[in-house]
Amino acid sequence: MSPPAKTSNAAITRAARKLIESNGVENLTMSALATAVGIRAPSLYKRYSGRDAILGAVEIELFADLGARMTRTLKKARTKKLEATCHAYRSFAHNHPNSYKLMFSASSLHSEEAENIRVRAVLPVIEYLTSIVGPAHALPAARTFTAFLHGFISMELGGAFHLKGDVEDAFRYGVMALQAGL
Amino acid sequence: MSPPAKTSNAAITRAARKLIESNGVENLTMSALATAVGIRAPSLYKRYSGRDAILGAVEIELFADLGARMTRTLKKARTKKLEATCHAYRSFAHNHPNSYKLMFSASSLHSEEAENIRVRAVLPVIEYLTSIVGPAHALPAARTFTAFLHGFISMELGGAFHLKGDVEDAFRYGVMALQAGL
DNA sequence: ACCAATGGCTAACAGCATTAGCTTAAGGCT
DNA sequence: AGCCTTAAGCTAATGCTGTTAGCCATTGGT
Repeated sequence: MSPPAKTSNAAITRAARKLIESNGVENLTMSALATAVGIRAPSLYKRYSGRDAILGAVEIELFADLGARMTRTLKKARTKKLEATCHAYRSFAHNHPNSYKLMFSASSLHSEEAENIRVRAVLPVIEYLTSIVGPAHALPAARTFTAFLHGFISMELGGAFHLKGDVEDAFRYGVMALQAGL
Repeated sequence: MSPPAKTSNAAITRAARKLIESNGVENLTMSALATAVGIRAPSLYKRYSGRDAILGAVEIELFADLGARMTRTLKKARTKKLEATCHAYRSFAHNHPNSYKLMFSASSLHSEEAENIRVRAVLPVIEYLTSIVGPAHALPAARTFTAFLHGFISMELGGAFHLKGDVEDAFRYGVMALQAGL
């Protein structure tokens, strides 16, 4: 039906993730991405409707990865499950800071698929919290937890913690305080 | 020394804030901003070195406003000072959602002035927390609090709370839990 | 042997921030 | 008064975006 493809959707998102991670989302140009997969910029539009669609696809992959990682950690840890999950979340962000920024940037599309993936990422945590604070408070508790996590990390990555003092300590302190407060 | 100025730095940041609030940062163009103050785009460069510089100036104004508001609330409230401050923070974000996004966007410059303003905005909270958790824990406690606040609100504004359930409730729950945990 | 369709290409466009270089008008100085 | 420096505006042009239009080659099915 057609000449042999030089690239693929998967290769494109893979290259996009790499470029985003090294240069930041704002520096991901269609031209650079195309070159990275061995084609020219306009050919990208044969596979994705535009730059936003590519970022959306990357976002979905990232949320899936994060969700898998948290679920795995939550299951694996025998004790201090919540703490372990918090640290897994944070280390994910530290390992892919630029990707993490993308995941929570304003341009976050609201496709149904993205929504589902997001929900699926938090579901295990809600489930676990249910066993601790009960079903009535599980949702607000999860929100409090993820809010703290996201807030802490986004400020950390944004360099908002330039005040003296140990950031690691502050994180542990925050996790403890939250846990105690539930 | 020169012909009468058609505009001023203050008028520019004022117009920028208005445009950002109604259209979002990403839609603030030099051309639109120039038109809003009655000049042409290139003339903006006589006053600011570029778009980023303008955003930086706006950011500084915003942090100053937020800081003033929090300080005022903290002083005014007779009881439940911390809760009142949390709600003041959140209502600021709700009143200026697009501006709020700018304040914590990745492009946040790290000028010395911006840094100072940021610190000044949180200082009263740290001071107050010192009187509660003691000087040793005041900084991590403040970080935990601001992390929660920022995380909650940025997720809320980003539409990450599409799961059923009352968001107001979750916020109150979070504030309570944090307070209890300190 | 043909033919439809796919996936690539070049050329072109529109919108953006920014730069170069010119013009105008106030205000100080002789 | 007359000049001349200088700030603040302007138009025109540049270079970089994302995106669209339209063309061409290759393939797999008939």
